[in-house]
Amino acid sequence: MDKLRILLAEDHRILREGLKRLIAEQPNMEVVGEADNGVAAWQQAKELEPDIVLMDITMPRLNGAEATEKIRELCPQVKVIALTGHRASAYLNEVLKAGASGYVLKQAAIDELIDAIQTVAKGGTYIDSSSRESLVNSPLDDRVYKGEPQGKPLSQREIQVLSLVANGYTNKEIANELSISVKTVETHKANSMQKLDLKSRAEVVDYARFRGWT
Amino acid sequence: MDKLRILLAEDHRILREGLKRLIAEQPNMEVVGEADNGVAAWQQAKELEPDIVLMDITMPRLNGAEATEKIRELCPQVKVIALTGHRASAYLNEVLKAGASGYVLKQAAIDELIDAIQTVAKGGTYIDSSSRESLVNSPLDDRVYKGEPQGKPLSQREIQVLSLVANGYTNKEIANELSISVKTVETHKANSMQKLDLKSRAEVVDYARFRGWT
DNA sequence: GGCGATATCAGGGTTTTCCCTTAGGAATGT
DNA sequence: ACATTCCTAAGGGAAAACCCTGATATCGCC
Repeated sequence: MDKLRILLAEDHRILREGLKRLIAEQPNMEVVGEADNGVAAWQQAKELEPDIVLMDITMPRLNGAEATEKIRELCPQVKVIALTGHRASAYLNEVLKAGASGYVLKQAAIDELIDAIQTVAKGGTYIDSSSRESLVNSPLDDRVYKGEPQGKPLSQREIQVLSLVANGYTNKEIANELSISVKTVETHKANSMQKLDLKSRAEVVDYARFRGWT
Repeated sequence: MDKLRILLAEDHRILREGLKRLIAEQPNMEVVGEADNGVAAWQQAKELEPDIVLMDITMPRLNGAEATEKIRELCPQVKVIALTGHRASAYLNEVLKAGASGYVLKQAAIDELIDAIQTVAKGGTYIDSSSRESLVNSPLDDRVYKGEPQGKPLSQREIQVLSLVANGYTNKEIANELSISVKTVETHKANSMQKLDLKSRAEVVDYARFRGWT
């Protein structure tokens, strides 16, 4: 029986080494490569063609979503599982759109991670339970709180931008992060603020806290 | 020969489990307890009286610095090593002031962590090399060379201003709020950011969360 | 096909922030 | 008395954000 071949993309070496031990304990899994930045991640993926890439979302050089997209493009048979410490992350949609097959929190139990790997290896999709929750509760879902007169729902992109604004990122930083122009960031920011009737950056921060984006 | 008894305080379960494996590989170390938040950390420390606490500085309920302070107060013989992914020396000063004996980055190699544990267990202090660098390179701190405490505490006014900045208020709003000029706000903001080695608004937000200002 | 929503980007003018330096008065410490 | 720190404030130029309008392409949908 062949072992599942796994590539670790994670810039924190200590966590990476720990993951290696954890995966080594599984009878049907092995770590075949490691990368400590986004560029190395897709290069390794191309070279090694692993079954699964365990990808930290926040990494130097190229973020997890971009690296995922690149990997899906270069070698579609390689599945990507995103790993993050942020609960209800605004990046969930981004990584799913980028082609990730799994989304696991660092707070999760090992079994959940192992589960995710098994599920994805079989061709399935694994989304962390608390993040699933956050997807359902997102303004995307127009059946939530239908009694309330609150305005139009935010688009995914708007949520991303607004959440980054709330976390103190400048327009320029957001533009780089999402690989779009500053002008587009301004538009998304203005539109989402108008939709939510938020009049200042402080109100954005407040709203973000309320929504659990922090 | 007795093994070094280690308590893991880390909210990311996956990293915690990984650390457990890594430490188990060392012949003279063992993990005697775990905590996934700051309050549990000092409670466990008090109950188990480990030799070393490996403490993530970003944790729920009570941050790493506060938990460290509490532990040092309750059981002074227990040494604390801070573990973090942040390079900013603001955190370093904070945890050292709180009584930590070590500071290790998650980006570091395992050997460095093991080194840190050994060194601290022998009564020494271990500071991550790149963080040491950042302290030495700080133009403010000529005291580092003299071995004096390097913490540049913020003044009350600076804390006020920086906290408002972190909460999304503009300079103008802060000026109105505190009945001072925008120029004064700019000065306080710049001075406090320099003291803490914070380079962007996002880092300010991050630090504010770390300090519980949010 | 047309409609609406989304996502992207631009121009142009105004306001604000950022970054640098300088500086005075008050309180505190040696 | 002198040094240091704190709070206050300002000038000036560069950069960025803010605010308006308008534009194009895509996609799902009736």
